[in-house]
Amino acid sequence: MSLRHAILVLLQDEEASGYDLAREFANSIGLVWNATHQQIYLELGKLNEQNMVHYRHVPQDGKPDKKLYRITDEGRQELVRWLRRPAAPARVRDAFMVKVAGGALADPETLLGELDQLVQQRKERLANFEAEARKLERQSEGNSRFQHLTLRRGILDQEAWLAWAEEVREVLEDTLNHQH
Amino acid sequence: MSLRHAILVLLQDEEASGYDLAREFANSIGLVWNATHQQIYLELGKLNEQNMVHYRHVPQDGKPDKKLYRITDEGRQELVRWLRRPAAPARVRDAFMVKVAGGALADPETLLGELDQLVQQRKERLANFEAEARKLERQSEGNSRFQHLTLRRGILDQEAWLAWAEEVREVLEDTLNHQH
DNA sequence: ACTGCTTATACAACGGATTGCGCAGGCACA
DNA sequence: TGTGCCTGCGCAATCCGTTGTATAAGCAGT
Repeated sequence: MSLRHAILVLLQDEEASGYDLAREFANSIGLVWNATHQQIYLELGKLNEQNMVHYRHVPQDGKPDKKLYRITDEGRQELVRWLRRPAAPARVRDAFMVKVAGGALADPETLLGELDQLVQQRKERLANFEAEARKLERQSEGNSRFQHLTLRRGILDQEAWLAWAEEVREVLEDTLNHQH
Repeated sequence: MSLRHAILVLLQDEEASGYDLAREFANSIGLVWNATHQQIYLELGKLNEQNMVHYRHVPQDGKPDKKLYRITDEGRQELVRWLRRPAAPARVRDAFMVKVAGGALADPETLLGELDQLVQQRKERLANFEAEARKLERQSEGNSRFQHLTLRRGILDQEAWLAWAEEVREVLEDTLNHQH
């Protein structure tokens, strides 16, 4: 139960709309904590009721109006309390990995195809993270060092995954050759 | 929705009780797909109703009786169908990482303490995986190559995390020194 | 003109997942 | 003797999360 805290962390530096937050969850933080916009809007509603965040209504033309949320003192206090408590253990849910574990039953061609797609995606993400990291390295204010760490995690993660993918490819291609 | 498939994958090689599965979810596969015993028992019940698995009742003395589950042909067919379909995207939920992202607010000492604990845990896990991998390398039957890949993923993942942890430590210690 | 993407918010329904509780006996340690 | 941990199974309540649907307007491409 701490989508709320992830949201509060993001609101620490900037005022943002639900939509803004959804985009951030799809990128940097998304590697480590994911949420859909419905969840985010719901949670923002609750956080607002509990006075952890406040928002101001911003009319726009051309685009729909938006609500810009900012963290309150109460929200910041809650964040600090949470930071002090030990974190919940990390959870992962990677269906492709489960597939590889059960790989003996699968046909290697299909898995190889899927592997290629995933490699492609991960490479793109890696490039994004690296670009963002370079941006951050130029400007160095306040907690940019911590944001940089977030990106470093993403980078190391993608690299590790890609290295693993090459090992998987070898095994799959080998299985393929032995079948024919 | 595929805890069911993770279970079927595990039952591919061996007959197992709910308790056995729970332990496996806590270890090797657990890195990539986690589930509590309640979930597992529930899912085993459903899988049994749908004839994807069958079980035999094994009385024990000293210990409570157990149910040893095995996969059926229907279960194997369902697994193969699932393996053909594209996998759901990987999801991660790492609270400690969120903490680091919001690190500017936290006091570095507490985070450093937590970091040490996590490093300890990860190192232990790494040692376990490496030991298991060495075991598997000696004996090489059927799908042991795929099991080996599972372990390799675990190993690469821990290594990447530990490398990242060192970067985090540097930043945290630096923040600490600038405060005093 | 039509399709699809982007910005923006939100409700409703369902199913998946966690948390809490309960039972049951054995073994180890203080 | 008490405490806590391990083996084993399971129900109930609640909460989290996903999917589907809705509205609304602009902009880009075919």
